[in-house]
Amino acid sequence: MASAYERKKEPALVRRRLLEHGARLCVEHGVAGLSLQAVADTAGVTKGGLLHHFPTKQALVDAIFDELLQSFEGRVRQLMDADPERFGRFTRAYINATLELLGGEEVVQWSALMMSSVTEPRLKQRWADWLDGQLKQNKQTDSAPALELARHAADGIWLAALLGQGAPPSKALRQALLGLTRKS
Amino acid sequence: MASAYERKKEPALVRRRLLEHGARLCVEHGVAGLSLQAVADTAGVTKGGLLHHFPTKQALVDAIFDELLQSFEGRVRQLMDADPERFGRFTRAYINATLELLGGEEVVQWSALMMSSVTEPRLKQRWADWLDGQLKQNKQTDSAPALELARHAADGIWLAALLGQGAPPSKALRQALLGLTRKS
DNA sequence: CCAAAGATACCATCTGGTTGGTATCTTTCA
DNA sequence: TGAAAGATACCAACCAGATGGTATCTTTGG
Repeated sequence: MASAYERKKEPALVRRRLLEHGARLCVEHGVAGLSLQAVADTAGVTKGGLLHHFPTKQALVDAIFDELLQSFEGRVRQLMDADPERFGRFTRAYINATLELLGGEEVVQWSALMMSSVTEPRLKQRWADWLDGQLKQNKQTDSAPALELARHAADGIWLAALLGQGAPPSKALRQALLGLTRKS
Repeated sequence: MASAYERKKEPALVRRRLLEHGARLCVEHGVAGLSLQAVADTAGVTKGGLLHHFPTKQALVDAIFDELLQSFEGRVRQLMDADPERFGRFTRAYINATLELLGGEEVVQWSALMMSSVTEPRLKQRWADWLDGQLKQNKQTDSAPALELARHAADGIWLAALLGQGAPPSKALRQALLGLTRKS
């Protein structure tokens, strides 16, 4: 066991729970339909407690988005480092990271945030900036039209997985996609 | 002029205005954040008037979705009829109809509804059913893996256009996409 | 003791929806 | 034809409940 001594307050853990449940509820009701009360309840804290950690609703949403973006970027970097081929390195990492998302738990969080980005200019801008920065950083290896198309296709697959509730993308599709990222 | 007699009530026109402004507001605040009051105000009707045409918020949202889906299906059919080549006919029409959307006014309506579909199971199901039906209907001509990939790419381009606010897709990208839909 | 963590109580505002009423349009029928 | 009858379109006021946020209090950890 972790400890015989039971701490009564664990702010870091509470913070994590708030972020997790907040993200989950975003999926179910959308960011606009997200209620602080609901987040607090499901996280086992009162609204006052929630507002102690995140002084406004916007602060909570921003925190959720930041965490996801950071984790995604980390995974992309990791995949890029492990890829021996230069050409299309970022695109392959992007595709794989995106498709990986579909299997894991985080997908629900991402879906909510990306969808909300359409209606929330602040989030939209943040995502656009991130992608722009990545593309600029990797423009020598990842600016070919075929690669752009491949990235779009990955996004499309991801979107389809969210809309059609079942059936993860076939391996053949994934291979075809990655095939686009190699110099012919 | 149409008539010297001025009609004082034009329910059909009011209904249209409600749908249009409703769709627009969906984009700005999301379906969950859509307020009947706001729709009524921008459409120049009271909330009571709005609720006369659409007895619940759900009815309003459903009506918006239905109209869009119907118009999209009509455009797809039109494009299919004009396409002399059998193989990939539906996919090409789907791609072209989707990319056409990006230039027009309807794109804002679509974005809101599709995004909301992620969080609203009812809309999600409706879209899934529509696409499923179309694919089943055209399975002889449009079930090749390359076509599936092409459709996903079109969706991804559409999504990117929504998230990154500017820069419509290049013609080269569009051509590359359509190239995928021809038998090699 | 004191600052951080969290609970309780509260408020102004907005929500979707109902009600009761009035103005307008359409149909019926003499 | 035309007037009564009834349906449709719309409005203004209102309701109960939920919302984000504040102010204040208690508990805990150091």
